[in-house]
Amino acid sequence: MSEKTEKKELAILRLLQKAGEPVSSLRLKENLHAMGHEVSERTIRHYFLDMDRRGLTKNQGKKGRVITELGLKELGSARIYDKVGLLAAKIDQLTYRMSFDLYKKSGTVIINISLASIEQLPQIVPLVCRVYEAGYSMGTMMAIFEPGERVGGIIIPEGMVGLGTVCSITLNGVLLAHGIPTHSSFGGLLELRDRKPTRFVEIIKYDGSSLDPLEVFIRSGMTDYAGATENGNGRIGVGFREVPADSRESVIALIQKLEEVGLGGFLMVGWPGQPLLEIPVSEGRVGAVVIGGLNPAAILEETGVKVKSRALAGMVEYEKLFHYQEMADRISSIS
Amino acid sequence: MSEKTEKKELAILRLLQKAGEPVSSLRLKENLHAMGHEVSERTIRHYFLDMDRRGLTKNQGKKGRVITELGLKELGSARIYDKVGLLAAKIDQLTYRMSFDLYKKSGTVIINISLASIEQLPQIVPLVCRVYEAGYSMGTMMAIFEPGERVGGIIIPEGMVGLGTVCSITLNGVLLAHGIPTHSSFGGLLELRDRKPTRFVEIIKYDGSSLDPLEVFIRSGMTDYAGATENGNGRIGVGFREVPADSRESVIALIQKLEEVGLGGFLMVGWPGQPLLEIPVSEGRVGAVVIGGLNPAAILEETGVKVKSRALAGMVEYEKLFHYQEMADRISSIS
DNA sequence: CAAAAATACGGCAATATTGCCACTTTATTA
DNA sequence: TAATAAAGTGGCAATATTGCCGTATTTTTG
Repeated sequence: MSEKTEKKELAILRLLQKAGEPVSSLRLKENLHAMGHEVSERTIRHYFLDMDRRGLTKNQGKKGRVITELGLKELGSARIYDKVGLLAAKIDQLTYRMSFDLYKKSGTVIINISLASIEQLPQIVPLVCRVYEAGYSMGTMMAIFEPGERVGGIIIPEGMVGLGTVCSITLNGVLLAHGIPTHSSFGGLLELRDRKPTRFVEIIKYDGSSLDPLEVFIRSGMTDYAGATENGNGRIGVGFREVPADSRESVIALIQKLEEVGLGGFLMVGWPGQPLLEIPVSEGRVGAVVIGGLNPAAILEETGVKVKSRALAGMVEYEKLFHYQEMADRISSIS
Repeated sequence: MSEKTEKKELAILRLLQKAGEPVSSLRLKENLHAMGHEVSERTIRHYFLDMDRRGLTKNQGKKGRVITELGLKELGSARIYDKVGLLAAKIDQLTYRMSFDLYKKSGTVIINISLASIEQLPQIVPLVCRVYEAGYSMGTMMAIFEPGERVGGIIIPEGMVGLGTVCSITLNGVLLAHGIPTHSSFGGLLELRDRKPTRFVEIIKYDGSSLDPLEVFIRSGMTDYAGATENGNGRIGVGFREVPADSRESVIALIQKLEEVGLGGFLMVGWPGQPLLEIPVSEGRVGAVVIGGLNPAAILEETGVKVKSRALAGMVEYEKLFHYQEMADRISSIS
C-alpha cells in the first residue's frame, strides 16, 4: 500500500471512530472533504471493501460501516505526527470538541479572546458596539472574563479583562451536529462597497498557515472597519466555507435558527458549483462566506487601541454569553 | 479527459513553451514539482505519448520533447484564470523573468523595497548594517532608490528613499538557470538558539496565501532580530525550499559562488529525504532554508522605525547593487 | 576508440481511482 | 398496502497513475 493510500485509510478510520455510529460512504465522502481530502464516493467503498476484508471495518448492512476493535487498534498504533500545527488541524479539533446544541441552547461554543486593560474599557465599549450594531460581527453575543479567569490556555492577567467573541468555527460545529460537514477553505479580507461584498483582497488558506488569517489581517492593519461601519465601504475579515450542495436548504434553515439565538454569522450562501465572489467552488458544493469572529476586536486595533487578540482561544458555555448591549453594564460591575 | 488531467497537461505545455528547447520527462518532472504538481516521471511520459499523438508535442529523439505549433495554439486558447493571486504564482513568474548570470555577474535580480523617509535614514543605517553584519541577511548587497525612481510597480515618493534588499527568490532563479528547479514550500519564522536554527515557530505556505509570509511576520511584530543579532537568540524570517536530491552537490557548489558575488542566502541544506528542522521532505528531494530577503527591514519595524516594506517588489540590474558598507556614503550623497 | 555509465524511451503489468449499473433495503407516498 | 423513491452496496469496466524492464542513444571514462 502506498503512503498516500495509507494516509487516506487512516483518515477514514479516524472519522469512523469519531462518528461512533455506522456511516455510509456518501456521508463519509463529505466528511473527508471537510478535512481536505478529495475522493469520490465510489473510491471510499473501494477502501471500505478492502478494510472489511482486513477486519478493520464492518459492514452493518444498510446503515453503513463501523470501525472494529482491530480497526481501533490500528488507529492507536498509527504514529500521530502533525508537525508545525497548521490551523486546519486546530479547526478540526475544536469543531469536534464543541458541544453547543441549537435547540437546547446549551453546550460550549468556540471563542476568541481579546485582552484589554481595564483603563481602556471606556474607549472600547462604543467601538465594539458599533461593529455589532452594523452587523459585521459573528452574532450578537459576547463574553467577558475577569482577571484570574482561565479560558482555554489563557489566564486573564491582573488589571485586564478578556473580551470573548464567538468564533465562526462555532458554525462548523453546529452544522456538523446537524449532519452537515463543513470545509473551511480560507480566511480572507473582503472588500465592501455600499455594504455589499465585492471581492477578496487577500486570502490565506487554513491548511497552509499556522497563524489565523484574521489575526494577520488585523495585526497588519489591513482591515477597514471604520469605513465599513460608517458608510459601508471598507474591508472586513471573513471566512470561506464549503458545504455539500444538497444541504443548502438545511443550512439556510439553520442560519435562521442561529440568528434567533444570537449566533448568526453567514454573510452569503452561494449556489451549487457556482463561484462565489469569484472563488471557484467544486461541483456538488456550495460556497458560503461567514463573518470573522474577531471583527469586533479588529476595529480596536484599527483606531489605535492596543489589545492582544487570540483567535480560537478556547470554548465557553453558551450560558456565559450575553447580548452585546449589556456590555456596558457588565463592565461597570468590574471596574 | 478529466478536469485534473487537463490542468496537468496545460502545465506541461506551459513549461515546454518556457523552456524553448527539448525537455526530457525527468527534467520536466522536477519543474512540475517546483510548481507544486506531484507526478511521477513515468506519468509524464504517459502524457507526452498522448500529446504526441494529438500533435501537441513532438519527440526530438534523445533530447526530449518540444511543443509544436498546435500545442502553442492550444495553450493560447486555454483560459488563463488565476483568481486571487496566490504568492506561489508570483514567485513562479518572477523566477522565470529574472536574468542574473552568476558568471557574468550581470542581469536582473529580484528585490524587496522598503520605503523610509529621508529624515529616518540616520537611524536606519546602523540597524540595517547590524543585520547584514550578523549574517542574517540575504547576501551583502543592497540598493537605494531616490525619490521619483520607479521599481516594479512602485514609484518612490518625494521625501522618501527606497531601500532595496535582494529577495531570496533570486536564488530560485539562479538555481533554475543552472538547471535546478526549486520548489518554494513556505515562509516561516525560525527560532534561533545560540545562533543555531532550532525550530519553526510559524509557517505560511506560499501556495496558500496571497500575502508574503515574511511581510506578515514583520508587520505582526513577531520577529526578534534585536535578540538574534545581539546574542544569537531570536526569531528571524526564512524560506523553505526543496531541490532534487541529485542536485545537492551542485547546489552547494553554487552557494559558494553566490557568496562570492554577495548573494549568499542559504542557511541550511538538508539531506535526501531527511526532515530538516522537523519539516518532512519528500523522497528524492533535499530541503533547504534560505534567509528572508526582507530581514534587514524587519529590524526597523521591530525597533519602532516605521517603514513600508513590500516583498517581491520588482527587479533591478545587478550593477545597481552595492555592498552594504557603502550605504552610509551613498545616502549622504542624497540627503 | 571501446567500454561503462547515464539518459530517455516505450511496452507491459500492477495498482489506484472512478463511472456505471443492477440489486437490495428502507422510507415515503398515493 | 402497493408503488415509488431514496440510499447504500458490490461487480465490472474504463481511466489514470506508477513501477519495472529492456532497448536505444549519448556522454563519459579508461
